[in-house]
Amino acid sequence: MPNQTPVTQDSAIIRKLASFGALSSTDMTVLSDLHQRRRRYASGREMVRQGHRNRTAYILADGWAVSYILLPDGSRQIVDVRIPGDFLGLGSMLFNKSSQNVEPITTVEASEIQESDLLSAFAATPNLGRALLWAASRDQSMVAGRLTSLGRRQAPERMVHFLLELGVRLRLVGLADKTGYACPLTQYHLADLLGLSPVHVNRVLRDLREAGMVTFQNGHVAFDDLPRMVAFADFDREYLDDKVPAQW
Amino acid sequence: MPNQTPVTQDSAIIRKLASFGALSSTDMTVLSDLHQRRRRYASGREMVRQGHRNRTAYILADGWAVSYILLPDGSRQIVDVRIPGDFLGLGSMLFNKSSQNVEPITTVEASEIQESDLLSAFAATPNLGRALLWAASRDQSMVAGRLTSLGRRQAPERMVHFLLELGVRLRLVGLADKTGYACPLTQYHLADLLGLSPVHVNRVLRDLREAGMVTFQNGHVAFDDLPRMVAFADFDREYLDDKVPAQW
DNA sequence: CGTTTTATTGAATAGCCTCAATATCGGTGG
DNA sequence: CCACCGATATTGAGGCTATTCAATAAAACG
Repeated sequence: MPNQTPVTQDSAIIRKLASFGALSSTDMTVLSDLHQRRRRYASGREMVRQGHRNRTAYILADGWAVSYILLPDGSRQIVDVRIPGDFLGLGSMLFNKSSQNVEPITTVEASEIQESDLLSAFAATPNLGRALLWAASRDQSMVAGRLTSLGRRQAPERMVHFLLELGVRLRLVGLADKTGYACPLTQYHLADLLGLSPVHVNRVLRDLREAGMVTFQNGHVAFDDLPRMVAFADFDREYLDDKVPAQW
Repeated sequence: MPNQTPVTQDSAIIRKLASFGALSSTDMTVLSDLHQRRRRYASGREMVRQGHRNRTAYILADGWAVSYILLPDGSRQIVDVRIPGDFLGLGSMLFNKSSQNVEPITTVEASEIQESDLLSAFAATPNLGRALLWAASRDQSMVAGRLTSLGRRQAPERMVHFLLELGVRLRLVGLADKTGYACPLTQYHLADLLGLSPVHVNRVLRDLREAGMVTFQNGHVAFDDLPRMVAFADFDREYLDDKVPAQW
């Protein structure tokens, strides 16, 4: 019965999918059933490992994780930040080996999903399959957006753009409002995410703070001047709002 | 009967999918049927436009295209190069609006696919749906790979890595061999693809050529020293080879 | 052939990085 | 409860990578 005070408790994915269209009660039931094998994962311990065979996926119920690619020189690129309501490791179901690592950055609560369960869920309600495919495509288009940021935006714009995008995603699951959100990412995470050095991340954040635009401090992101952020980073307000599943 | 001299003629997608596992004759028939509405598109004319409603996808039979995101300052980021055998605009089937543009860079032959046709194809042979999902995931993991390149590799490594990756993809459809491949991309395309300026692309290519590693000239990519390229760019030989659909 | 793309090279500059040092925070054990 | 220690954050200095501006050459195209 997902009806507790913290909105994140396993209903995150339901909330997310529902915000884009009606989920039938069947959809919700099937979705809840996927949440059987709920487990807890400690921060820092990889859940999915690059190059390893692993045919399970997860639904993130609580906590944050990052998926990343490791280069042999030791550097890494974080491909995506995963927040409550997101799927983890869907790719490893399709391939023999995962091409990315997934590591919790806080204590994480997630439900293990076996391929067979997912397939039968799809069979039970095609609508749900469509919704999940939509969510996956949305994730993909966000990665393309980040690629664009890395390729064609300067560090400060890149930073603001990311912080806004994350805000939109968090709002979908009730973890952010117009003033900002709690954020467990460190400056090192931001560096690996945005293709910068930690030192430069620090300077950029200081400049943005002093400019009165956005404050990233003490595990909290505060939008000091949202309109200016949007203009500065050229953030498409429709960015994710509009990515509603077709036909809904 | 796709059995002409140029291997690319509409059989590219069959060849690609088949190279990763047996396609039943039913699969092949259904796949061929999707190739009904074959059309020709002139280079430079957008096939899919960012922010536009468009519920059709395409299978690229012949020619090359790029999908890209346009920024308001006029710069652009090419997200992916699409070659024969690839799908185009799958994302626009799921969303109301496409988030990317697709533009042919040569004259292109492609088959229009309506959503309904695709769905019935999936219904007819689930195996095919799985194969296409696999192909889509493979594309996605390549974008993640490029993100990693932009974030964490220097321009020369980035360049070599991309040229190798493209070579692997082209080999799958018989358009490349160990010595290199024909490539209609300009240095401007490479710049928009790799997040560099055209000027720097030019210098990097010259350096690589003079170093005897790879020659990009006159619409042709020549691997002058493949082993050295692989080592230099730290290219994972299993990169795509290993991304075989699970259970095949 | 002229005209427009595409490629090429030089010079100066800007953005971001590395190295290095110090400060602060958060947790842990005595 | 405090001292300590590792992780995180902060700032300066100098250097390297890649950019912009600018000019010219060479192809591609109609």
